Formats: sequence, structure tokens, C-alpha cells
Amino acid sequence: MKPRVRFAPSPTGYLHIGGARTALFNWLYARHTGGTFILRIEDTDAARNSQEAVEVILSGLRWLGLDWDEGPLTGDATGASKGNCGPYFQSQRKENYQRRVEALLSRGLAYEHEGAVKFRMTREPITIHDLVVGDVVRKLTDREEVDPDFVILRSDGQPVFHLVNVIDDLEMDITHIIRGEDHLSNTAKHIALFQAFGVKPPHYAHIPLILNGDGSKMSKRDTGASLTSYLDDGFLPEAVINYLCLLGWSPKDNREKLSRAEVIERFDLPQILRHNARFDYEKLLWLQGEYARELADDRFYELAVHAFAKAEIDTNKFPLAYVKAALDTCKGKFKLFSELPAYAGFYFRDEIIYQPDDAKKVFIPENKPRLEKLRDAFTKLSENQSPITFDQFWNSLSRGGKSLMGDEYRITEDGQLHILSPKNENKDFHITKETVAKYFEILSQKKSDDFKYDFGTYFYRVFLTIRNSFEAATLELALKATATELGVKAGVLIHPTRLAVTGNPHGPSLYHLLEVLGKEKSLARIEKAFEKFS
RNA sequence: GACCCUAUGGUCUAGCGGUUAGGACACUGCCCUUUCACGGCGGUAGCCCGGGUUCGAUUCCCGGUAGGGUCGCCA
Repeated sequence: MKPRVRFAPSPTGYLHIGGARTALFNWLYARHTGGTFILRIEDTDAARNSQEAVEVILSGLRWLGLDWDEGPLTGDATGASKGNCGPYFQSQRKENYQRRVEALLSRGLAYEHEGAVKFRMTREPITIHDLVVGDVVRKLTDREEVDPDFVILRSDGQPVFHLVNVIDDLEMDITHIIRGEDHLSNTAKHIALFQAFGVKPPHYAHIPLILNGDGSKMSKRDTGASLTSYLDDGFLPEAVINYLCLLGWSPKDNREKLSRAEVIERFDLPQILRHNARFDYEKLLWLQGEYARELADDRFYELAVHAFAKAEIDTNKFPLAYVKAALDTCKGKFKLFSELPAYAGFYFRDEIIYQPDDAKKVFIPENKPRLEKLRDAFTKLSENQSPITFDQFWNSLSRGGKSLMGDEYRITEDGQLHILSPKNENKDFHITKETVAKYFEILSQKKSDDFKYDFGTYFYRVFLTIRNSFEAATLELALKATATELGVKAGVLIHPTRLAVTGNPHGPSLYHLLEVLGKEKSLARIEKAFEKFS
């Protein structure tokens, strides 16, 4: 018999990233084995559930490309579905539960208690044969020793999770239950229920949980907990899928970037890891960059236009060829589509918006390994020569002219510790607006010393208008020649020009963006910038 | 409190009774480079602790510690 697996979320209004991975692993197992992937909505808590909340789940799974073979087609609990084991909403399966509970009652396996119905739970330890964790012997806890029985029907007549979960898995012929490890302890109850119904329990596979970057439990409020946030931030579903595969599962051959088909081929339950994994946003971002770079043009344009639209930039007002040419200069240069409006908005805006200076700051909290090292060192010193201040600590690091890690340190007045990377005077590659302002100044001085014309007018008119062609290659040659003529490095011309035209010290290739932007716009912006800066 | 799971650099992981403990992200040095990004070549950093088994333990066993989960008329 082919495996039948299911993803059974509760519609709470959002899809947890951990839930998405549970869905993914179920889906992968079904696709790998040629089995069936079922989506079931556990909406027993009527007060909390809504059609919108179900839609969030459906759209999330669709975005990830996790198609289900059986399950609802819309968020409407009474609406259409596919598959022979419906309905796939628990709110529509009440009679089944009632019937099953009555059977248990009549056989003395359950009993009424204060208006509710409780299941007579065995007091013996139950062994769970888990495909990931191995055999687990679950004993009763001290509280359960007092009363091992648990409620299966509330006093208001509503069935409880443990009951409905088991009944549906039973009636839907689920063969493998792949779910989060948070259910491992509960599994003993479920096995006991299956046995009470006279059925052999399905196979279990409990997968490790996803934790926050700091190792704490990822809860609803944590950033990145909701799948929707990845869609909103402009992530690609293939990047998210790939990353999720790598959390708690390994192809075991050092591959990191795997296509969907490759994962389906390799995926199996025994390779699932047994320990929880922390969510590493940086690594996801890396994969995002990998996939973003190799996006097919059509899809790239579509996503880019959408990203601009979200930032209220209407690219449709521009000729299609212009939009495409503009976007071509950006491809492979950014990772998240949410970055695009700030990165390339200058192509489509009349006014230049001077973007905030995003030069990298070397501030200790972003530098965890070192921070921990420093903390260790500080702790040791504090223990040995207490009391010690941060100043003394720093002095000890600097003793003999060498710092601990070969870097310079500085402690500010508020006690914050900063690391200053060694300065390299030969490098001016980290362009900030400050640097650019300096270049403007150099250019202004050139004007008074060497030229009798207004510099901005002179240089840019000559450089940009005298040429017949306004093409990237020509522009590059002309600019470099002019720099030589002026006796300055090319960067002294390049960076002010970039800032003038784009409003950003970083961006696409200057020559290419000038070509796309065109002579008129480029010149107008340059002149305006000279008024502003010089 | 009880029960259950887990433990390889900062993070995700590969691996093995004898290895120079491998890869990726991040960090970092150099090269390339107009910036950003990409790419190339390097670097820092790891087997949680204590016992036991063994000629030998990161690997097997036990204990501790730490992290996570569960013990609901939530799911």
C-alpha cells in the first residue's frame, strides 16, 4: 500500500514556518514514495476559526508549491474539495466523532465526568516506534499518575484534538504521521486511542523543531515565524523551500543548493536529524541570492514590477524596453525584491531621493564570535582580578601594542564596546556619502585652480554632450580619459556622478545605468546635484 | 515537579573505534573591481563536562550539565 500522509494545520490566521516545514516533509515523503499527500483543516475551535484563516494556509502552501492530492479547494468549510475521504474540515465531521465516542462509552473505554467524556488511559508505559527518533518508552508523569485519563469530549460536547486527530487519521487511512517533535509525548495517548478503536497505529516520524537564531522557541510573535513574512519581504519560494529542506534534513553529500526534483529523489525519513535546528536568516538570504541571480527574465521582470508597485512606483508609465533595460542592470545585484525600490527607484522617479548611507558599521553585536570571545576574556579577568572596569579590560587587551584579535577596540562613554577594523588607506572602495562629498570638493577645487569655467558645466557638458553616442562603453572610455586629463582617479568622477544621478552611493554599473537613463535625465540630475553640493 | 527528546566551529551540517575532523552560511585577509554584488585564492573558529569499556573514544555505555518538548475541557 502506498503511503498516505497528511498535513493537519489549525487555522489560526497564519502559517508558522515550522508548520510549513512539516507540510514540506510530508509532501516530500509522498512525492518520493509515490504516495498521497492530504490536507486536513483542524478547525474544531469554532470561535477562533474563519475562512480567511484557512485561506492563509492554502495560499501559503500554494506559494511554496506544495500541492495536495486530497483536501479542500477553498477556505470554505462546506465548499468543494477533492479526494474520497472528505470532508476535510473537522468542523464537518462531527457525527464521526460522536459515533466513535459512543462506541468507546458503550465498551467502557470512556466515561462521563463532570459533563465531559474522559478516555480510560492505560497506566502502563507505551512504546512509540518512531522512524526518526527510534523506540521511545513513554512513562506517565507524576501528574498523570494521579489521573492518567484525559478529556476527549468537552462538557459543551466539542471533541478534543487528541480524539479528532486519531479518528481522522484512522478514517483517512493515514499510514505515516510526520509531525513536529512537540507531539512526541502526546503520541502515547494517540496510540492508546488507536488501540481502543481496535486498529494498529500508523507509523510515526517526529521531526525536530525550528528554533529562533538565539536558540529560544519560535513563537508567533517572533520575526520570521510567519510564512507570509517571507512572501512580503520578496523571498523566492524556491529559496525558502531549499532552506527549509536543509533544516533538520541532510542529503549527506555536502550539497546545499538542491532543486525540488533532487530533494524529492533523495528525501527519506531516516536522514531526518534528531535535534532541533536554529533558524539562520543569513543562510536563507544566501540561498535567496543564489536563486534570484539565475531567475528567468520573464519571472524576474514580473516580480520586480510587483515590488515596485508595492512601493507605489508605477513602471507601466514607462516604455517596456526602458523598464527591461533598467531591470537588466539590477539583476544579480540584489537579493530581496523588497530592496529593489530603494536600489533602482531612481529609474522611475522624477525626484532623486538621497538614500540613507548604508555603509557597513562594525559594531560588536553583529560580530558574535568575537563578542563571545571578548566576553569570555572579560569574565576571566573579572574573576581573577575583581573588580575590573571595561576601561581596564580594554587596556589589558591593548597592552604591548597588540589587541586580542589584531583589531582596534574602542569603548564609548556609555560603556559600549566597538571594534574598529584596521584601516587600509589605499582602499576607498567603501564609498559613503562622506567620501562622495569629499570628491565633490576635490572637483570644485579643480575648477578654481585649473579651469576658468564652472567645473560642473565644463566637465559634464564636454564629457556627456560632445559625444554622439551615449552608450556604456563610450561613456566609460570618455570618463576615464577625462579623469586622466584632470589628474584624478576615475573614482573621483564616478562616485559623485552616481550619487547625483541615483541618490545612492551604491547601485548598478554606472555606465550602464547612464545609458539606460539617457542623456537628458542624466545631465539634468548632475547639474542639480552640483548646485546642491558645490 | 515528573516524563520524553537532543548535544560536532557563531549557525546549518558531513563523518568515524585510529581522520591533518570535511562542506556551506557568517566573520575575516588578499585578488578582481567605479560602488554594490558575483567570482578566485587564503585565514580564524568545533567534537558540552565527568566517569567507564577499549591498546586507543569525538564516535559505544552510564552519570552530570545545558537546550528543547510534554504533562489543558488549546491545537
